[in-house]
Amino acid sequence: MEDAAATLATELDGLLAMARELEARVDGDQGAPGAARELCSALAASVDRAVRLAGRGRNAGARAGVNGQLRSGRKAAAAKVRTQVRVASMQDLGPLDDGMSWRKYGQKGILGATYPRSYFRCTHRHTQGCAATKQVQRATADPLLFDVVYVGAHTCAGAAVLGGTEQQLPPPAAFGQEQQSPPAAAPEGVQLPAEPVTPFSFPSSPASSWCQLTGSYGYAAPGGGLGVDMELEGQLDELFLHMSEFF
DNA sequence: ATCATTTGACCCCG
DNA sequence: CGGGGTCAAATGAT
Repeated sequence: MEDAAATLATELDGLLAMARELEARVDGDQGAPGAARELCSALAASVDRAVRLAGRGRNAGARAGVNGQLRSGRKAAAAKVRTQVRVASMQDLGPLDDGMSWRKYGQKGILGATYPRSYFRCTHRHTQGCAATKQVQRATADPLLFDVVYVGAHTCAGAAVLGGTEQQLPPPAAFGQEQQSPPAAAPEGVQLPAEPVTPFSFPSSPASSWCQLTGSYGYAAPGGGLGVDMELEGQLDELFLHMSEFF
């Protein structure tokens, strides 16, 4: 049990470090979009692992909400990590990849949403039993804002390097310019329907791309109708707080 | 030929 | 009953 705790601590430590770095980069210098994105991806992966690890032990995950909502029982299953990724232009869409291959297995239109939601699974699900899934959807009122939701944990090789003593980021992460190079290609295949949104011609202030971890109260659904279904994020936030307090 | 994406149908849960 | 998620067959790309 202590081993798990130690691993968790390591993960969270690295996570915190990355978060700090990311924040510093985004807040201070916007001249490193790729690095920021990479960091964001790594952060997401780490969060995934951390949450899963925490979920195993009924010490960090089992907690009541601030409102006293006890839902730790047997509801704990797959960790959901919601990540919002904003891209500058849909033509310069970078590869959203946390280090693993995704295979699209479905796409459905969501009520109230203008854009369909895409469902992805790990390519090695039948090969290595990787139960990781991912959902990508564009924001209703923002075609350049991608809402990515990671569900589950990776079991396939190359996804995570759980050492326990040595904390290192997965090198197989090929960032920068992968995924072929067909002009105008969505990160994961989320295409936008007939949307007359193509006025991209910013002078010389390409905000590039920047990631943002949605803690819990960072994004309010505009226009009303956006289903904000995030139960675990509260626990995640609390986890963060506890960790910060603990360390 | 093999593999990934596409697209509609099916199923499950609220 | 409906929305959301997954499956599975067909189709396209490599």
